[in-house]
Amino acid sequence: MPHDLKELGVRKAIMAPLSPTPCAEISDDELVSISVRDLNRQLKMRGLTRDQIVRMKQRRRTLKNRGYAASCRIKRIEQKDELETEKSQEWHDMEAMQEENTRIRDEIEALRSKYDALKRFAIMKSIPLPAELEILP
Amino acid sequence: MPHDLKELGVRKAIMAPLSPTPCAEISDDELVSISVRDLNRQLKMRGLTRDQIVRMKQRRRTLKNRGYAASCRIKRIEQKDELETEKSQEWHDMEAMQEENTRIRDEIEALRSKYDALKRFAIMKSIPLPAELEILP
DNA sequence: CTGATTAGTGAGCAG
DNA sequence: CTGCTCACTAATCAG
Repeated sequence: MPHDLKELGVRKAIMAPLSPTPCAEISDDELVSISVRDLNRQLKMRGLTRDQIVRMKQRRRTLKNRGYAASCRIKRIEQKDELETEKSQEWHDMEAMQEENTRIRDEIEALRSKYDALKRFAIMKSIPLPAELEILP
Repeated sequence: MPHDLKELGVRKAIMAPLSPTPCAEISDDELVSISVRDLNRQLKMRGLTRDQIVRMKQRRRTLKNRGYAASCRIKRIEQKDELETEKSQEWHDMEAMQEENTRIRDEIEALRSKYDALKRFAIMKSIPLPAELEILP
């Protein structure tokens, strides 16, 4: 059973900032969205130590991974929904075909009884039928 | 696409022990399998500080969680397999029904042409048919 | 490198 | 408390 009053999505809101020193100026949202090239430019522009740069890169990678994981989860439930939808569709098709099948069977039944009546009629009236018109059992 | 040469299962082998001080005597496997009651007995038997006990409890919970997560994943892929199997089964049923449908249609077709032949015969021989045996169009 | 997928981890719900 | 499921992280694979 799904959780009750947990609005879907990101846990970020209740998470501490990934880096205790987000370097100000650069939010997580920016960090994931700007290109590597631009990021490098920004990092050089401000004077950041090699260590800070490494940490920034890692923070970027982690944030990216967070997004990838989310996509992966979404994809999974979409695929599941797709399967269920297809199954349901097939079930409906099956039902329709079942109905048509029954309809056709009834049609055959009607033809057969008509045939039987004709057969009895022919026998009663002693009407000889050519072999290829012989009435089936 | 699934990963290449990664044997399924536990990453434990390459993981550092969950606790740096596994308290010796108690392996992870034991810790998850014994009951809470027995665990408490064991903890009291050896003289463990309150802090150690708390850590041990947490380690137990973590190990349990590891197992739950694994079950959860297995369950998910089983459900997916189940859906796919059902879908495939329905597809086969559908095909079989389709075939029978065609067979029945052919049967009707055969009956109809027989009927046509009879009709022509009746007309040719000028055999009057009772209304209820009138041959259908 | 980027993106996807996996096992493990903790939070939080349900029973 | 136990068990399950979610979002997240790190590792690892694929391209």
